[in-house]
Amino acid sequence: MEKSGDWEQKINLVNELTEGMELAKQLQMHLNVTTTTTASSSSSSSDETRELLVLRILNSYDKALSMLKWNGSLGDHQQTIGRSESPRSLSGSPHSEDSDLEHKDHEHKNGSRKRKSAVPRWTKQVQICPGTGLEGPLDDGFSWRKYGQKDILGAKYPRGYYRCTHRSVQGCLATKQVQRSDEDPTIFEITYRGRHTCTSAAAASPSAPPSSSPEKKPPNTALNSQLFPQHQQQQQQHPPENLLDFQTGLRAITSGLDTGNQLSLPSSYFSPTSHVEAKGRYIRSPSAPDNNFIMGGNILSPSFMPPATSASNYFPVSPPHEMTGAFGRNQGAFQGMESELTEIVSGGTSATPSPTVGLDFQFGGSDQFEPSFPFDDDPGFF
DNA sequence: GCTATTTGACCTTT
DNA sequence: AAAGGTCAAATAGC
Repeated sequence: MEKSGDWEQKINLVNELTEGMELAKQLQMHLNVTTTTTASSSSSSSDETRELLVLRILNSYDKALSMLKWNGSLGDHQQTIGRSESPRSLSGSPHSEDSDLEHKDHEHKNGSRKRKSAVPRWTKQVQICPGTGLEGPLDDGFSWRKYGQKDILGAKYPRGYYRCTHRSVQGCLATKQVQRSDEDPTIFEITYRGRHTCTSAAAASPSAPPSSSPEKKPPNTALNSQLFPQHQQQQQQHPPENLLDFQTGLRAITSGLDTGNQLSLPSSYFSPTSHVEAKGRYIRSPSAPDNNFIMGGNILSPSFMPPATSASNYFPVSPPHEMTGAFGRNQGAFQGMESELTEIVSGGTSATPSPTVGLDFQFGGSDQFEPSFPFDDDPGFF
């Protein structure tokens, strides 16, 4: 099995990892410097630098992971993270694009191949702190349109179904389900499926401050309306504040991952920019504008990109692959960094991180990459 | 008038 | 057969 090519791969892998380590060190230095020195100084520039470093690190690890995956086990390891508590079927419906493909894939193709572009799926639990006043959270920086709601057996609260606003226009297949925990009403379990292929996502990046994205304010968030009908309006009105609140008062717990990885919820999760759009589908949503994120959506979070630089800078918006790879698999690989990310997110202090981690990968034909993702899409493999 | 939300029915998956 | 997921018409709010 070891061919010269493999050897080269290994070398490349080592190089990537080494580079990642170096970058991490640099980042560490930057962090130390900034913390020790007065923040007042050139914080902005350092922030940028840090973010850039983070991106590079992530990218480096991403490459390494990709290599590993390609190299070795293409088929071997998959993760089963996604299905957390709900074993149900994420099946789709007649139109369900994602489920359709994937399911068939893994079901029919049996073990010989991996699922193709299975739709990544992962669940996050978001806890809302009542005291913060923000209760209807759930803005993750993307534009979502609610397309359904259903009472779930055994669940006290109904589950809401959302899909990317740009689905019709750009074919973005990202969807998410929001389920309020019956045990703890302050916790929402959000299951994301599919990645965002829409381009406007960048705008949605959490980093986008309210002021910067005055373009349009989300009329309302379906989630909010549904989950917190009373807060509906409040949210729309205070997008900015929400953001802050999120950072301080909310905490997200990624649970879908069986691996136990905990991801921090990107602040984007609640980003003010996101909003749900309804009925957009057949209506052409020309303006769809908003925010969507780039694909990453699915991934863990919408944004890992530096605020200053839009996602597009880092990843080509159109081709998912690129991004996909980039941070896609975050978790597994970056566990070490996890803590940092988590802090960032939960702490919400530093520059809004915009984790774009998720870039999923779904490239069309290669699915081999999903492995490290938190979501799993298909259980079928194991 | 337009857009978003709600809700019942239908379809798919388990 | 049951439950979940999606569609699509109706309704409400802006």
